[in-house]
Order: sequence, then C-alpha cells, then structure tokens
Amino acid sequence: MGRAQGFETGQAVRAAREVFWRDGYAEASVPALERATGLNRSSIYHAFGSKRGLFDAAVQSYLDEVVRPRLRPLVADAVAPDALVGYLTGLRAALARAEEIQGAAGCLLVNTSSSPLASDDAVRQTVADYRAELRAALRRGVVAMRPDAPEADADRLADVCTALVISAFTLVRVDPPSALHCLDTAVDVLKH
Amino acid sequence: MGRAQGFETGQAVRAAREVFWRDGYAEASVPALERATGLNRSSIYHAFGSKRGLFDAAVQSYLDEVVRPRLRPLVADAVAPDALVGYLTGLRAALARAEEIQGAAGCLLVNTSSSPLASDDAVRQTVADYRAELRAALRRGVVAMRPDAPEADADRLADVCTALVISAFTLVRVDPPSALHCLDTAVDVLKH
DNA sequence: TATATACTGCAACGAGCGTTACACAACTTG
DNA sequence: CAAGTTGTGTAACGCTCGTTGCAGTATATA
Repeated sequence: MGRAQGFETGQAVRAAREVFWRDGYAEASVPALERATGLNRSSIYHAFGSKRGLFDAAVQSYLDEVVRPRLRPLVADAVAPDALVGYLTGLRAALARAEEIQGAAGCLLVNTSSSPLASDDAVRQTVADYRAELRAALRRGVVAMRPDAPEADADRLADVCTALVISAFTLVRVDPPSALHCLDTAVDVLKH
Repeated sequence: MGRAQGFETGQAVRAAREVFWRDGYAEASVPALERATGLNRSSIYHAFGSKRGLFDAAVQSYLDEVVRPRLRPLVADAVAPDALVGYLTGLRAALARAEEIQGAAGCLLVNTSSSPLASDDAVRQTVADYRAELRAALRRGVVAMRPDAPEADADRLADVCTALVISAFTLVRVDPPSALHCLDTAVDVLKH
C-alpha cells in the first residue's frame, strides 16, 4: 500500500557506486550522489537512511555485480587451465578501459582500504574478506594450471598473483603503464 | 631582520606528516594540523601558504626522512647480498610497529594514490617517481643477491617484490596479517 | 633608540557539508 | 469513494571546512 517507488533501486545504487568508486567515500558529496542517481535527497535518505547506507549498498552491489562475475570462472566446479590467465588479461583490458571512460578507476575496495574509512570495523572486515576471496580464487586458477605443483608453490604463486593484482589496482590512477605491467608480470610469472 | 620564527620548521612538518599519513589529505583538517604541530593557523598559513603547501612539505619530508634512508643500503656503491632481505624484514618490523603506535599506517604516497588527490598532476608525478625509485632500488638488491641471473629474471623478481611491498602497504590497515605475509612471501620468493 | 620587518593570536568569513522537518502528491487497500 | 500509507519536493538546520584580515608583539637593522 502507499505510493510506489519511482526509481529502480539497483540502477540508483549502480550510479552511486561509480561516484564512490571515483571519489572515495568522504569526497563523494551528497549533491554529487543526487546528480549521479537522479534522485532527490529525500528519496536517497528515505531509501538508504544515510550516505553511509548508500555506500554499503554500493559496496554490496560492487561485490555482486563486478567482483564475483569476474571471478566466477575461477570458482567453477571445473576450472579451465587458462582461466587465471584469462582473468588477468580481462582485468588488464578493464583497467585500461576504465582509465578512459570515467574517473572510476582501480578497485572500489582497494581504494577504500587506504582511507580513514578503513578504520571502520565493518569495512575492514569486508575488505579482508574480499582479499581472501580473491586470493582463494587465484589459487584455484594456479592449481588448475599446474595440477602437479607442490602446495607450497601454489600458495606462493597465488600470493604473488594477488599482490600483483592489488598493486595494479593501487597504481592505475597515478601510473597506468606500471599498473598494466603488473598484470603482464603476473602472466609472465605463471609461465615459469 | 624581523621577528624570528618561533618553531622549528622540520619538526612541524614532521608532525603534520603523521596526520596526513594517518588521515589522508582531504580528511586531515586544519584544526587537526594545528593540534598536531602546536601551531596557530596564522603560523601555518604564513609558513606554508595553504594546507596543500603543508602537505607538499610533508611529502618531501616523507621522501627525505622515511623512504630514502630505508632504501639507502640498496643504492649504495656496493650493495650487500642480503641488503634486499634486510630491507624487507626491516619494513616488516616497521609495518607491525606502526600499527600499534598510532594510526599512521602503510605508506603516505601509496595511501595518496588511491585518493582523488591522485588526479593532481604534481602528486601523480611524485607517486610515479616514488614507485620507479622503489622498483629500481629493489632491482639493485636482486642483482646483488644473484649476480649471475639473467636480466629478465632480475626484472621479474624486482617487479614481484615491488608489488608485494605495495600490497603490504595497501593492506596494513584492513588486514595486517596479510600485509606482513606479503613481505614474508617476498623473502620466500627471493630464496627460490 | 627608532624604524622597519616578520611572526603570532583572535576573530570572522563565505561556502559546503550531511542531515532533518514538513507539507504535498501518488497510490494501495478497505 | 474514503482512509491510510508511502514516496517526493522544498527549505532549512547546525556544523565544519579552508582561508583571510587585522591588530599586536617581538626582533633585527640603522
């Protein structure tokens, strides 16, 4: 009963996500979020309670719609031998693309981890979980690639790949060539 | 001629540096900088012109007093074979220590690279140079460790180490164990 | 000692922030 | 059709931000 919501929630969250992605939590102003979502403050605060509530929804949407789809081939029942290389090259293309499309660059969660919001326990947990998820997926890719390698080698390779990916995210804004080079190095490392 | 400055510039910059390090540029408020440095706004603005001027001084001080001293053994005339491992273990200790002492964590420049300030050309250049400097130093360490290794191997090892170090910086705030593990992995990789 | 110069304290500025209050419009339910 | 509930628009709130003006103080030079 009552009036129906005049906008699609998922679409609004997606628009807000881009702003948080580009500007970070603190520097994403509510007026900017209004503009991006096309919503009035009233609608935002009614639907999400606060700026932080919208951010949390954006993070959830980021995990569900950006991170996990990209990692899916690495957590499938049967992981293809070249799934990890495919992930890395796909990510490379995405990083290069994101650079020119708009300001949103790198990884929303990695960006967040170097901000004061990282002191928030909920955020900290989310980012830690994300890192563990990424690492576990990459490890699956390593194992699919080299089924006979010792566990210690798989662990080490997974750690190295994870670090190279995170570094790429970190560097995209300030040094895009280095960022892309990180992912190339990851592919290179996997072939030795 | 005229009245002498009542505070030591280097000391004030060092105090401000900690605040920027902990909170980032945008979230470091001028009142917080006043408190940390013990200076009045007037003194800050007279000496540094603006908040941004103080930040630039803080970055310079960070490079001169934190980054370069730590990298010195790696750019000496004769680099010791275990200089790189020494750097990594020293950094590990520093990361673990910084966690408990105060909020300032990770690397001031790496933290900055995931913030909107990274869009500033001067900042971007500084961070890019820093990354190149770090990578070059680590490469020297690799070469000192394995004088007979092919160039391509040295490059790859240097890239991997650089990425592991940057990842460690990125993760310190949200997942300290993983951050320390990155540096352990770097040492591990160097021994294979 | 007189004068010019440089540093500091106090107070206020305009602007933007995130948030809230309230009235009105739209629609579902009885 | 009436009642009740929910979404939207307008306006303002109190607060903090970075910055500036200005008077006053301390020092170096002449």
